[in-house]
Formats: sequence, C-alpha cells, structure tokens
Amino acid sequence: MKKTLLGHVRKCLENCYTEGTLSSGIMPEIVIEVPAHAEHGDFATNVAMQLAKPEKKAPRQIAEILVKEMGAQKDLFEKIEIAGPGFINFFINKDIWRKSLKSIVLAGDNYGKGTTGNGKRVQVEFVSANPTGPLHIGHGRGAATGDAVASILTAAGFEVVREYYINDAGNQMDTLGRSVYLRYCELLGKTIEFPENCYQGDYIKDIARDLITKFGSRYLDTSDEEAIPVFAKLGGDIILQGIKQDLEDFGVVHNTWFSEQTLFDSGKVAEAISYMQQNGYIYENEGALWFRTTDFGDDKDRVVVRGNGVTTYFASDIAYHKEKYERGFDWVIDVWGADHHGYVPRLKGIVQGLGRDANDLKIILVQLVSLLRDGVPVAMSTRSGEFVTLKEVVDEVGRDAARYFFLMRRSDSQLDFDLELAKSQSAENPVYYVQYAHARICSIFESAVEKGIAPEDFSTIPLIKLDTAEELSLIKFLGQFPEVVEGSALNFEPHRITYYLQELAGLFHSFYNKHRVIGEDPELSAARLLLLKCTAQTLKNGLLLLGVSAPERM
RNA sequence: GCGCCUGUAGCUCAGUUGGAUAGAGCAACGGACUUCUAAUCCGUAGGUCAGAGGUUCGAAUCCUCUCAGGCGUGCCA
Repeated sequence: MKKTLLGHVRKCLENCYTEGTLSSGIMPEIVIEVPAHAEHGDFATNVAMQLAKPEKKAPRQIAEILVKEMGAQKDLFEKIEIAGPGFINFFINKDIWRKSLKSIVLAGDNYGKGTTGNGKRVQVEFVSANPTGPLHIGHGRGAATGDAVASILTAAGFEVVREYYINDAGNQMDTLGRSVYLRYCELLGKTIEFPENCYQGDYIKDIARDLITKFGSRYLDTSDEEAIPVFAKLGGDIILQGIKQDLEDFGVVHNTWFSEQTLFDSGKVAEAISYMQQNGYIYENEGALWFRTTDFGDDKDRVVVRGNGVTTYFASDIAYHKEKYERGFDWVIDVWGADHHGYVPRLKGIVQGLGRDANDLKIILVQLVSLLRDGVPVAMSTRSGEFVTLKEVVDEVGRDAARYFFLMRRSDSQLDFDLELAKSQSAENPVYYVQYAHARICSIFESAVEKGIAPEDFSTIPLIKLDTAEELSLIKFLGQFPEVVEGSALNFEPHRITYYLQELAGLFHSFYNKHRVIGEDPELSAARLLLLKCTAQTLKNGLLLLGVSAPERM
C-alpha cells in the first residue's frame, strides 16, 4: 500500500515538472509515513516541505499544486488534506483497505515475506560458544537473536546460512583437557590440587565420570602429555554434543558447524597471514607480526603471530573471515556478546584489508542478561562454575517464553530476565498476550465450524459491512506487517516484530471485546471471520519469525 | 586516561532513520463476564525525553560539551 502510494506521489511530482507547475526538477527521497494520529490520515508525506527551499515557495503552496495533480486518482483516495506546516495527508478509500484482506488470505504463510534481499547471500554466525562448558543464559540471548535475525532476513528475501564457529584450537582446549583429566584422577582416588585457572563447574566431573566408564583407570598413571590431548578431544566432543542438544531443544538449528582447527589443518591461517603481508597490512616488530588495524580506525595495531611463533586468536579470525567471503557471502553477520565490543574495529579492519566494504560485515552486539527471580538478582559467575544454564531456564519457563523474552528488547540494551514473570500466565507476560490472541481466534473458528457458518471460499465474501473503527484500524495495521518485517531485517532488529505483534494482539482483543463475530447477520459474520483469519495468519507468521509457537488452544 | 553502549512516566521499555499533541505494558485508582476463551477489555492519573549549548521551517532523534551507570582497553581466548 505504502509503495503504490510512493510511486503515485513520485509520478505526480514528475507530472508537475513536465507541466511546468513546479520548476526545480529536483526529485527528493520521498518519505511516506503512517502518522501518529488517525486524524492525520492513513499516510502522510513531507515532500512539500522538502521542496520549499529549491522551489522558493511556501510549503503549503507546493502542497496545493501537488494535491491538485494527485486528485485525479479519485478511486484511490477518500480525501487528501494539507495540514500543519505543509504535510499532505492521505485518506485511503475504505474499499481499498477492505480488499487488502483478500490478498493476505491469498498469501497465507507467505504474508509478510518480501523481495528486498533480492537473493543476496548472507551468513549469520552466532552462539559460537567455546566447547569448554554448557551454554548459559547469555548465550541464549545470542541464540535467539541470531536465529530470529536469520529468519527475518530469509523472509525479506535474503538467502541465509546459520553458522556456528567452534573455537577448538586455542589453549583453552588444553585447559579443558587438564581440568577433565584432574577430575578423572581425583575420582579414581588420587589426591590432586585443582588449579584456579581450570574449569570449576560440576559438569567437568560428569565428563570425567563418563571417561572412567570408557577408559577405566587406563590413564591414571600416564604422563600429562599423553593424557591431556585425549581428554581435551573427548571432553570437547561431549560438551559440543550437549551444546547441540541444548540448541535443538531451544529450536535453533545451525546449517554449518565450522571448526577453527580446520583453518590450521588446511593451511588457511598461514595463507591468510601471507595474503595480508603481500598487501602491506602486516609488519614485524619486536619479533612479532602485527596487523596495521590503525589504518582502519583501531586504537592500536594488533599482534597476529607472537614472538614465540604461536598465532593469536586474531590470526584465526583473519583466516575465518577471508574464508567466509570466499564462500560467496555478500554480507557476513557476527552476533557477539557486548563485552567483546572492543574487537569490532579490528574485525572491520580485516574486512577492509580483504578489499571489501566495511559494511559487508555487520556485528550485532548483544548486551548482557541479568537473571532475576521475583525482582531479586540470581547470582552468576562462570569462574566459580555457579552459572545458570540455558537448559535450566528453558526447562523452567519453556521455550516460547524464553525466546520471546530474549527478543523483547533492542539487543543494545541490557535485559532483565525475570524467571517468575516469564512463567506467570498473567497479563504481565507479553508472550501469552500474543499467543492468547491467536488461540482465541482459533476457538472462534472452531465454534463457527460447529455452527456451520465457517466460509469455505473467502474470496467471494462481501466486505462492505466491515465499517467500525475497530475493524478498520485492525485492517490498516495488518497492512503494515510486510514493512515491519522489512525494517526489522534491514536493521537487524527482531524486537520490532515483538512490538508489532503485541500491538496487533491488542487491536484484536479490543475488537473482540466490543463486537461479536458470530451473530445474526451472516454476511457480517463471514466478513469478520475473514478479518480474523488474516489476523491469526499474521500473528502466526510473526511468531514464527521469532521462533515462538502459535498455539491453537490455551 | 581513551573507546563503545545506555540515560524517555514510580518500574521495564518502544519511538517508523529529522516531523504534527512523545507512546505501550506493569504498578495505582474506578469500571465491564447469563454471550465466540476475563491469560481479555474500557476509563482515570502519571513527562524539564539526564543537563547545557548548537545545526533548521521542525530535534527524544544529528553535532559539541558536562553529568551518571555498564562494558572494554593483553604477544589471553
């Protein structure tokens, strides 16, 4: 709707230029928006104000010229008004609005999808937690965000791949192996001293127990050099399996699991370093190799290969991101915890060093989650092993509530996650508010089917009787969904969908409380059923983008 | 010290990329179920958009400075 209007305004402006009623010939970027107040129309544009300067005319005067030109389209508009400093307010013919319902029914599960992405290839890399411990609640927010961003981009017409990067090459794997091995020895009766820098959590003991079942006491008296790599490998595998399981239970499925180690095995790290060397971004100083990230706005240059010849994590990142683009992705999106924000400039440096635009890499920073129970903070510390896992949260509040809560806020802002609130089946809980709207509509349809009044063919229902304020605002709001999806995609902001759905559910609940759907007038009932069918469809499509279910009964 | 993020109603947060009278939910107060789901709805009240300058027809939104909170600032990952 907005797009046809935009085309119409542009055409009229062109006509004014050819007819000579306007003279500047300037074609500004035309903005059509939905005004905050209904009395300002269905849509409004500020184009007359934008043209005031080049045309050297008062905005209202320009508006009048444009409106005269646009008035020709009588069937599209109910009226066009000039208001305030020079806004042009459009009131769309109600029949056009009503007809839009039929296109929603026709689109069905595809309603909301668009073609903005134009098949552009996008990789979303998210979660990517080190395989040294189970996922905690912070990873949960990253998982929900990455997954929703991927779904929303897909809906907007992008071709999306979800990827998990496994950090299985650094010395944290060595620490994992050592931690598991020490617990293994301990469980077999040996007195050990467990170092502070080892992983403290109880899950290490669980893995050690598994390995006792597997090995018995075979490694009890072997050297560390022999045992630790074995324990690191097996421990990492077990943890990674657990991570996969937790993600699956959370409804998140990655298309690819990319191992950091393979970058070393295939020589891609060395290759990437020499590539950057050839392009003059790497120099030697004090025995180490440095990447000139200051060329790209970083505070200081960063070490790629240490004095002792060992590469840094940053070296892997160069190779990994080079590899990503070589796989043909137009955009790469990394979802990180906000505590890693200091790494953004150097990653942007990599991308530019590869000869690409800095915007080809988008980094979504997800702020930390504070877990509360009835408003009281739950203590968390990865160091001591006292963290709340994603699994615990999902088990307690359910997948839908957990996902919705993680997506309710802009990822930029810190999130308070209240366990009791997420569980509560009350008005305070927005997940149920939205889901309830869907379930309510389904229940109405059940009742309509029982009474034999559910229409079989929605395309022939006359809609003229949909004329109350509640019905019309619901219809108009439904029409915004595709644009909301598009905006959400292009800005990588899933929370826009949650806000839209809450408002849509609210409009429906208001309508429901004021009007009966199944009544004496069969034509009105049928028309209202169509309206509700569209509402349920949109609620469902939106919830699906967030990875939240749309229950038919609650 | 420097850098990034945040600051909007008592609380938790939106704010359509610079638009018209700044919006929701919760909490507070007062109402609505003999009907298709009350996990709902209707109404009342609540604001120096942290503060000060600037940019312009127009600023919560852009620029500068100040204040407050969080995070980061390794030849760790």
